[in-house]
Amino acid sequence: MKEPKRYLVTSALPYANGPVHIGHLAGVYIPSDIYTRYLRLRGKDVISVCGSDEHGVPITIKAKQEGVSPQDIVDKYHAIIKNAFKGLGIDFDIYSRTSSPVHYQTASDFFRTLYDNEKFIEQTSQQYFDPEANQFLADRYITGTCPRCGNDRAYGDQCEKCGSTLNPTDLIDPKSAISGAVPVMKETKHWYLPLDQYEAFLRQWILDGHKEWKPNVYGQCKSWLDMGLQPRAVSRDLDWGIPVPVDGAEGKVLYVWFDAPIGYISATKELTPEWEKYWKDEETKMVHFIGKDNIVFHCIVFPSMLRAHGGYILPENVPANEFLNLENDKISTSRNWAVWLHEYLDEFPGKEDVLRYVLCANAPETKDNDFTWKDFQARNNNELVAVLGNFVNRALVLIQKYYEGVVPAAGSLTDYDRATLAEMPAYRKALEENLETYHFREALKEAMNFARLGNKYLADSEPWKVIKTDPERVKTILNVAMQITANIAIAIEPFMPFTAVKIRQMACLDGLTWEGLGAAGLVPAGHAIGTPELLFEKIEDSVIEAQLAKLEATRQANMAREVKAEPQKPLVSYDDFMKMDIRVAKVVAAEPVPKTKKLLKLTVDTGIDTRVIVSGIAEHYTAGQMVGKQVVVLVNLAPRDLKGITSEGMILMAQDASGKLVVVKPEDETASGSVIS
RNA sequence: GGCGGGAUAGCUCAGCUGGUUAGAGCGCAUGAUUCAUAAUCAUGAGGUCCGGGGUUCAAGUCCCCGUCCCGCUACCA
Repeated sequence: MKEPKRYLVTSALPYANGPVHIGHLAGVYIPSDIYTRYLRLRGKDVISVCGSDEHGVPITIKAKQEGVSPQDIVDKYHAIIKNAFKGLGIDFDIYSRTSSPVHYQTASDFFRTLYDNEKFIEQTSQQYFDPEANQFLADRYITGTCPRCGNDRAYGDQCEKCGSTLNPTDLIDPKSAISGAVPVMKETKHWYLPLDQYEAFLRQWILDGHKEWKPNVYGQCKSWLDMGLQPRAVSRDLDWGIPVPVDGAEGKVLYVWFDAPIGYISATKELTPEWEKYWKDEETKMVHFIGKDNIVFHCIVFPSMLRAHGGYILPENVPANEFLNLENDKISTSRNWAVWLHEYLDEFPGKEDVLRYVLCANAPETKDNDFTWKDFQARNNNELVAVLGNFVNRALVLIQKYYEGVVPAAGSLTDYDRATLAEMPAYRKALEENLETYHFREALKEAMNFARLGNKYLADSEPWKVIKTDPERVKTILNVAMQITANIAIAIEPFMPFTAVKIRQMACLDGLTWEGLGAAGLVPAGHAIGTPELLFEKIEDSVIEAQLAKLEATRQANMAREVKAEPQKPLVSYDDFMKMDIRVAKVVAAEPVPKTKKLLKLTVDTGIDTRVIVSGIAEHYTAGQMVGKQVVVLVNLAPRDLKGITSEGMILMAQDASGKLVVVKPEDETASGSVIS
């Protein structure tokens, strides 16, 4: 793309069922903010849009759990998220939300256009329906007993205890989470976007046209395209969301992944009446900042939607980051294993830039990275305090001390002065190149080089010594030091806007622009600076220990929760129990089921017969370990086909909280067929 | 099981289409310095570039076979 006329930067819409944590920041919002601020500083026409993603089933479930309405949930988290972003200086031009009226209208119109132009296919299918509540049930709205681990609070899409992915029809004894009624199967109609029809276009656009995309993004797209695309449903039976704008679609809403990316468009509409030039003019460069979990939506699905609609531009790049871990463990909202932005802002007032710095310096640009509090402390103390804060402080203090705060005029420059100043344009070039190619870690390092240069210059020039022998020379030295300081204020602005402002205020520097970066004459002789203050302060061990203790408390709480045994299930009668025919059996043969990770095909002698049982234990036992072992089998369980093999019965296993499976077997070898009661 | 990404100094990472003694920041050691938040500056020690084969005059870089980590996907009674 030749020099674009304008830029449109989007940042993944945070899902409004929880606050934002450092993983979101490092992956998406800090990079997008740095990029946007940089473009603004270059005087580009750029807008940055974001907003809360407020629809979808998890929000309705959370609302149910807390006994409030979905609107209450999204109002709560929208406010927290929006404030937290503002607190960290994540400077969107608009932070909207998908429950806004403009978005309803935009998403409806978008759907309607595709519908009218016959871009969808309609399909009917059988789905669970709650006769009492009179509505279809999303997968998450059906609870029942997990067929695998026996957890009686499994959801229709997943058992959270054993991690199994389920279909609603898999659940034993399914119940509606809304009314508790037993759901019935009923026919329902949905609309699908036939992604397969866009495969050729996507191949050409991405695989041929965007080889410059990051390896993780490009590779993931190629993987999907090579697997072959399937039609995807764009509607759901749910009462929370944007109604499908078609006659006879009562009780149906747009599927959340369909309406969420349209949120970028709606936000732009809310921001400016000129929104169309950002979305429909080929000379606009659109960039999506996202995490790696969103690659397929932003590179495959959303572009297909835009293409189906017609008239819209496509993203020029999608610089997705990997994930950030916290203290060697995966960040998890449900396990409360996170550093929450709103809490950080409370606990570390005035240290917004420290977090911005650390998360950028340690951003997961090429692979998953780890955030540790020790690293946070080290980067603050050894880099921000020692290098950046220290240089600015010593330069300003010296000017204050020797010249009462008035920048002295430079005399004739020595070769060394010139060589030092000549470094700066090269730093600028490297900084810009890295920013424009989304290498923010590297770019930050370049920005810090200005401060390193300053420290070296002062150490080599030794004004505190020279002042005794050649006071005239010191004027030149401190003039040069002041020029470097002004350059720092410009260079760090995209990364650390608060600090940049502090330097400007402290040194009374107005009118610095990016165009001046690298130049030597930014501050005229005679300019009066203010009183130097420290930009950063050291972070003591005790502060870090407190944060680690907080995490340790979370870990303990999580463990206590896991160790706690499941509550007892409802009572059953003796007759119920006697319906189950449980026998001792012996494994006579075992082999892994091809093309599966968890399945073993076991041939067992039940005493009654020799039969085949397929069991999901391959991650815990090898085939060899199972042969000859006595096991306990529920023999009158209805048969079921697994991977084309009919499984007749279930091997009883014990499972601990971590999901580890252990075979249950008789204490002493017993005859096969022995009845257990 | 299929696919994608990653593996380079103690830590976090650069290393473009293969080409002189593999680099940076932090940490560490030694020395210098004292304007500065014991901050700074210089020098140095640290690397079978995950393992094993191969192509080549030449491989961290290309090919093949493995191992480990992350993700997507299938499967999960």
